[in-house]
Amino acid sequence: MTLSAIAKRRQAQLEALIDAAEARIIAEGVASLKARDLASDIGVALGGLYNIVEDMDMLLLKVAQRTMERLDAALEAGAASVVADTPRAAITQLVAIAHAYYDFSRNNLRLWRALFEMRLKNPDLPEWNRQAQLGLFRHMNAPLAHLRPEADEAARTLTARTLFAAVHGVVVIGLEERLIAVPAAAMKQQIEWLVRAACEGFVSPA
Amino acid sequence: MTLSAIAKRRQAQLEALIDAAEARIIAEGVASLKARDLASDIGVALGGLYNIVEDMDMLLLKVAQRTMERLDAALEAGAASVVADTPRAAITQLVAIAHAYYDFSRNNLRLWRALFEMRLKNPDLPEWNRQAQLGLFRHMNAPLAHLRPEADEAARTLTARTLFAAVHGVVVIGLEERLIAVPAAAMKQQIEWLVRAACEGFVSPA
DNA sequence: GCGCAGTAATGAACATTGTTCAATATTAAA
DNA sequence: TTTAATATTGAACAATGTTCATTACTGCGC
Repeated sequence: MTLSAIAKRRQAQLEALIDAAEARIIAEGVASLKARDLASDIGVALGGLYNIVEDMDMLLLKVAQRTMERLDAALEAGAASVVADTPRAAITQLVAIAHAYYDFSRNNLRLWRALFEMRLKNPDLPEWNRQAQLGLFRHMNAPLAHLRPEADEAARTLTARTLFAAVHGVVVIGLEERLIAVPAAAMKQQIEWLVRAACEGFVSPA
Repeated sequence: MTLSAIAKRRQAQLEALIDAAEARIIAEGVASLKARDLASDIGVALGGLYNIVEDMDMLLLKVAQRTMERLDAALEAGAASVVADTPRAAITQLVAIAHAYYDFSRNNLRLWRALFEMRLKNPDLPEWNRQAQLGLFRHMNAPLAHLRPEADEAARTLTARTLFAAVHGVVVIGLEERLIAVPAAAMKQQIEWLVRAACEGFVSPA
């Protein structure tokens, strides 16, 4: 077997492992991921897992990376659904992004939750994970630049973070069915209200 | 020993146990709470823990209850620091409540995090815990009633939830030092901007 | 083809934890 | 003081991530 064939095999094993982990998270939530289950899922002995990933935390991080890539694409699509040629349209675009975030979370509930429920032994996230997280804010740059052309880069970044965080909070609490389940339509209304209200002050009076 | 003396002893043990758990959470975070450590902290055999609480989850819930009581008091104090006799003052009061939430979270970081990082085996929260969580929203009722006297109870409750959730999200992301640490002053500014912007639309134009 | 060096896979063993429960100790009442 | 009820103990168990000595395999030089 050539060297690259070995590497390919490893890659295939890794992908099978991530697939299996995703499937189990979707089916039962991240808390019930078991090393032994995964090993049996992909037809490998228990110890073999540690030839594919260094430990369970790394596997969770790889699953998270995939989820964030899909989330990123969803936010991109949300942004692309609106042409932001005026300040008001920029706000509508921000609403679309926020709605895309909510929809993604609702439709990928367990994978999305896994992003936050990971309790890693080592609290320092690898750089690629940090970058993926920070990258999620970038979709708001363009509309915010329309809305606040006078603000510098740092101010816009901070605004983007705060707006994203606010929407995130509403989504988190809204999908926390342990308290009160709010219907999706009401959630979307609330999100739209929040984003519009937050941005209203940026648009110069007509 | 009389019956009430026995009950008192149990109560004292329970309080010592909760104290010990709090201290360990403050010192090392909720993830490193160990049954054996706690048993030794309060001078009881390992198995003795299960005469005091039914399991670790229940202990965590009791710690959470205490934390929520203190948070509730902090929000109350924040609200009381402003007299809301006008709509504008009502907004200022909401800002004070939001700032109180941020300050509490920052000053009780690990206990506050423990509220969300608890991963209970049984996902159904006991009723007293649900009530404590829902009760946190009540501080916003009075100022929101000032701002939206026309809205009915349900609408106000939903607004309160959304506003609280938005602030919560900003605080969560802001205190997540795994990404970028935002200075406290900037955080407070962002929170104030968010709350004021969200409420601006409610106050009738002068 | 054949044997060999190096690599990969295996699964038994280990470490850590929460939880249980039979055995022991304690205590209040008679 | 005896006794029955209760409380406490800690050894044992179960679940789970991780390690590592052993085994199996695989490509390469002869």
